[in-house]
Amino acid sequence: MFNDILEAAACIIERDGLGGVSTNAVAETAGVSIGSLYQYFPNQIAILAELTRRERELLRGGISGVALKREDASLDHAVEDMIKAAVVHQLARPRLARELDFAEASLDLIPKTELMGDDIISSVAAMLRRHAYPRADEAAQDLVSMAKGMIDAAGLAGETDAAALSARVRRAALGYLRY
Amino acid sequence: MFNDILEAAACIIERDGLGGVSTNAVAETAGVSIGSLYQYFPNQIAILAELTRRERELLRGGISGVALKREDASLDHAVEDMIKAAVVHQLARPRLARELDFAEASLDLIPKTELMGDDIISSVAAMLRRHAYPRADEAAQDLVSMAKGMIDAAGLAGETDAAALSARVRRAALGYLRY
DNA sequence: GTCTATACGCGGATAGAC
DNA sequence: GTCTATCCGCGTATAGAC
Repeated sequence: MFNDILEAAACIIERDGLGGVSTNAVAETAGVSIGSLYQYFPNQIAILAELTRRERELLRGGISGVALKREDASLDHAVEDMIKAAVVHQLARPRLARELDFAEASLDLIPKTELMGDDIISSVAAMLRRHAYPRADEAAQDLVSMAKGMIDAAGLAGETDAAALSARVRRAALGYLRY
Repeated sequence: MFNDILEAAACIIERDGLGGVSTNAVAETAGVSIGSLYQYFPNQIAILAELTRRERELLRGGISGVALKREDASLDHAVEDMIKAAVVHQLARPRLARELDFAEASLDLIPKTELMGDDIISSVAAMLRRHAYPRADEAAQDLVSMAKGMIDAAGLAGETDAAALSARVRRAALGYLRY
């Protein structure tokens, strides 16, 4: 039920964007009444916040999983693996990912202490530091934002070839790090 | 008057994001009544569309101006100059740029034939082709999206040093092209 | 716990006076 | 051409029956 509501919101976002997310639409899509919806979530924002939290957790898990599995990997391989994880995740539901990113940044309704984006950047920064890369925090922000930009645009354009896209993001990322 | 309304909308977006843009708020901020507003714009969308068109025109002008002025420049220099133009433009009003980008992509309310984003990508692609760079269209999309991603994130984080940011975007772009 | 019905406010848009 | 006043629909949220 709880999950049905979240998935309904996700589907609406994929079809109509954030603007289509009304409590009525979510309830109807989820197959429950508006009254029931409010027994699971105190308000509309809470739905978006929880959805964002879950999606971000998936991405964060994939990325830090890669980082932990191969602590001995070279910097290039670590970056490559992280990019692959990000591409696969983001291409799975491109519009959803894009709209939620925007929601998080614009409607700052997710507790600031728990900012998800920072979490992922921190993982990347930690990886860079492990390889003694200078200015790790700055570089991590740049890597994440360039990758996000490229992947969002590719998803919006309808690209589906994760391998090809990963390779291109890799060129930008490794080029940035080496230059 | 026309311009007052557009500037009012821009200010509201900078302060409250797209969600704060109501016709009432725009009219009040512009110092006109709601009735007068509707003599200049047929509806709310038209305001956002025209604002987007103007902002995009500024960026497009800066970028293609650079491209035309120095047709003899090397690929690296051409890319560098375009990046500088983009960074300067986007850092001038970071949140406005970011929100309008999202509005254009999500609320597809700007005539599809006149898609502004494609226009800029085409300029970049033409420049790449002039230098015989392979897969120019794909590369142009990647360059624009990685730059947009990095600049948006930097603007959101409050960065203001255009030179430093340009240098970092340049690393990613040239790294991508050379790799 | 789930429903229906409804109160309430806000925002888009128009009418019509001046 | 600019204003005020207003209509109308939509969306949030709650009340209260079952």
